[in-house]
Parts: sequence; C-alpha cells; structure tokens
Amino acid sequence: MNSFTEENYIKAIYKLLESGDETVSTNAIAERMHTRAASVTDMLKKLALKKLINYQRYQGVSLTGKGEKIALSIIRKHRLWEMFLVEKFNFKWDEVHDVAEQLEHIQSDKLIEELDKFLNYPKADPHGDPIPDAKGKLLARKSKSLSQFSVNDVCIMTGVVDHSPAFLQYLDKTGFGLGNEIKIREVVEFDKSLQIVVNKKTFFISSDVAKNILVILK
Amino acid sequence: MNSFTEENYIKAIYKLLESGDETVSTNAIAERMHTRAASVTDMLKKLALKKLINYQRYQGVSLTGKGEKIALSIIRKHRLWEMFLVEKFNFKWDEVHDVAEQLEHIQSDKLIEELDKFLNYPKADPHGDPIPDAKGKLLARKSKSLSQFSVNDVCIMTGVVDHSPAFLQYLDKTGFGLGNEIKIREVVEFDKSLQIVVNKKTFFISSDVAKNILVILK
DNA sequence: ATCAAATTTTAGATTAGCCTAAATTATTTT
DNA sequence: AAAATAATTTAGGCTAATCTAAAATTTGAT
Repeated sequence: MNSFTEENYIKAIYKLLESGDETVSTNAIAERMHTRAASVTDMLKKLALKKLINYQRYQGVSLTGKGEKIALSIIRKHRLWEMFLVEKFNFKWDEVHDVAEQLEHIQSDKLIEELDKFLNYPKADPHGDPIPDAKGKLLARKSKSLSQFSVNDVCIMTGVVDHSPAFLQYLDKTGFGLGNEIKIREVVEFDKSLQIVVNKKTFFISSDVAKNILVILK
Repeated sequence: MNSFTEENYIKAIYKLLESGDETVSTNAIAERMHTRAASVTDMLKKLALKKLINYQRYQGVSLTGKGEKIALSIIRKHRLWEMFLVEKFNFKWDEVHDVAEQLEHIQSDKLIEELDKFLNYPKADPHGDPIPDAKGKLLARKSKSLSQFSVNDVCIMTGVVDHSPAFLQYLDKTGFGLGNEIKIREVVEFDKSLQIVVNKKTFFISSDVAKNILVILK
C-alpha cells in the first residue's frame, strides 16, 4: 500500500510526463508539489526502491508500468468523483478539485465500481478530461487548443487546459461550456487574440484564453 | 485542523465514554486503537494542549465541549456515508465500516450538507445508530438490549451493539433485520438463552446474541 | 498501612516526510 | 575547454506518530 504522499508524487510525475517529455526533473516535481528539491530526491529514492519509477541520480525520472498503473487508478478515481460531485451533489466545475483531491485516495474497489455504475460509466469528467477505465485504459483525446484553428473554423468545446477556479469562473460568466459551438470570426495577427461567436453572441478572447480552451473541429 | 490520527483518537475516546464511565483509561484507548499505552500518553498530551480533552496524568481522560463537537462531526460523517453506501451503492450493512472509516475524514462542509440532503436527512444509519445533526445534536436512543425483556414481550428491532461482520452476517443469514418484530416465546432460566418468533418462524438465540440486539417494546 | 501488581508515564529510538545548507554533477557561456 | 551557473543530491535536523524498556504512580490485597 502506498501513502497519500506517495500517491500524490506519482500523480504529479504522471501529469508532468503528459506534456510530452521523456523524463521529469526534480525541480519540476518540487514546484508542482509545493515542496523543495531535496524532499523530492528523498521521495524519488523511495519510489525507485518500490519500482514505481525509473530513476538514476541527476538523470530525471519516468514512471514504470507499475507506477503508471497507480497514477491512472488515482486519476480515474479523481475524475469519477468530480463527475459525481457535479452531477449528483450540485457542485460547480470550479468547486470540485479540492474535495476530489481527498476522495481520490479512498481505497475500495467496490466503491469505485459502484461509483462508475452510478454515473453510468462516464467517459469524461466535468472539465472534459477523459476518465481511464477500470483496467487503466485511457482513450487519447483528439482535442486541440482553440488557438490552433483559423478564421471560419467551427469547433465544439471539449475541455480546458487550465483548471483553476479563476479561469473556470471566467468561462461560466462569459457563458462558455463544454459542448458549445465556437466559430472563429477573426484572428488578430498582432497578438493572436480571437473574435469568436458562441451561442450567437460575439466575444473577444485573448490568445491566453484561447490556448486554454480545448476543442474539436465540428 | 486535526490529523486523521487525532480524529481517530477523539472518536475512540468518545465511543469509550458512551459506555457510561466518567473517564476513559489510557489502556482502554490503547486497546481500541491497537496501539501501546505509551503512544496513547503522547497523544493525550497533544490533545490536552489543544483543549480537546480533559487530562491529568494518571487520572484518565474525558472530552471537552470542543472535543465532543469534533467527535460528533466525525460520527455524523461516518454514519451518513454508511447510509449512502447501503442505500445508493449496494453495500451490505456488514461491508460499510472500513470504507466509512476512510470517508469520515474528508473535509468539506458542502459535501456533507449535500450528502445529508441526497439521503433525505436520515435519522439513523444502516445499523440503527442515530446520526447527529449538523449542529452535533444527537437524539438519545431509547432502545434496550433484547436480553432485558421477558416472555411474551413483543419488540421491534432497532439496532445492534456488536457491529462485526460476523455478527451482522449471522443476523442476515437468520433473517433478522432492523424493523423486524420479535416476540419472546421463552427465556431459558439456566443460560438466559431465548426462544423467539421472527417473521412467523421460531428461533433459539443465545444470551450473547440477545445482548447484542437492540429493540424497543412494540 | 504496607506491599505487590497493575497501570501509566517517561526516556530514548525509529520511520515518514519535510526542511536548510553545503557539496556534487550537469549545463551553458565564453 | 574552462569557468560560471543551474540543477540535483547529500548531510544533518525537525515533527508526528509510533515503539520498547524502565521508572513512577495508583490500586488492591492482605
């Protein structure tokens, strides 16, 4: 059995690896975990001993198969609980993170099976992030950032990159949500900001915002 | 904020105090927590410093108002989650304990409010134990042990004393459950065992079993 | 009321997870 | 390719929660 802390490190490493790099640096982990590099080194030794990560000093880390399986099971639990909170307990999508962060560590196979069933086997969480299945299989997401599209493209919003309450609340206020159709009216060459149409209304969004909105072409 | 461990000690002290004594002994806590008396002493000092218990060395402990409030909030969460697992997730009453033991430490007022609402504000958990309300108010239970009644008394089963899976499964197998009507046919003087009628069927139960069944007179 | 037994506390270690400061290794610059 | 800088690890400590063994206190029996 792994401690909460170990699970959190594994999840952090998994998330950092998602950005594409082969290995993750000690500093990157330290920053994500709000801790110091020296503490990370201690934990890396421990996780390596348990064969959850591939680690040689000074060389960065990656997850072993075993480590990745654990990461996916934690992410599965996190996303199922987020879905549960939004669908059944009237949480907003910007309120779920901290609670799911606690719930993801609860150990009970039956609990998660029943949770999945109760939610009717959802494929994605309230932010559009895909939910790994019971075997840890995660369908790759085809979505791309809105900033990669051009004038006259029509897209469907499928997710967000930034999950911060601030960003999610901005989207709420503006009226954007998953499933919305977004048409690009104009791309401003100078700053890459966009003029878009959502729900028949026209908005201007910065390139920063566009980068954090995930869509698929309609 | 209190650690899981602190919460578990407080709950243990609360439960031990329920048996009626004014104070609880270090040894009793150690036994309940599956730890050593020396460890308990350390924790008692810490809890006393936080003003959660009344403690003077060698004199036993009791909870302060503050401590009792915390105990009740943990018990509230535990029992609400047990109810949830049984009512919504198809858990049996003998399967819920370990999971509820984890869930009771999740920190989120909104979560518990919504849980309570979702379950329609239940007054008792699946074992018949009363659920403290949001303010920590706990209605005293009027139930008594079946062993205190006599021939021809007719009772309604309202709870159990022993919560062990073994006992609960025995009740399931025999067909006893909360709400069942129990008529006492005979009390054997020699060993205080009982002959009872439940669902029109006659059973013999030992005085040990009778002691662990809670009922009210019909 | 004293002495033996039981209980409880103290003393001194241990482990997990964290820290700072110093040392080591890797990377970048010149 | 050497020097400067950045990243990482080691060394040594700290706190929370645990333990064993020994000391202190209370209880209970004569």
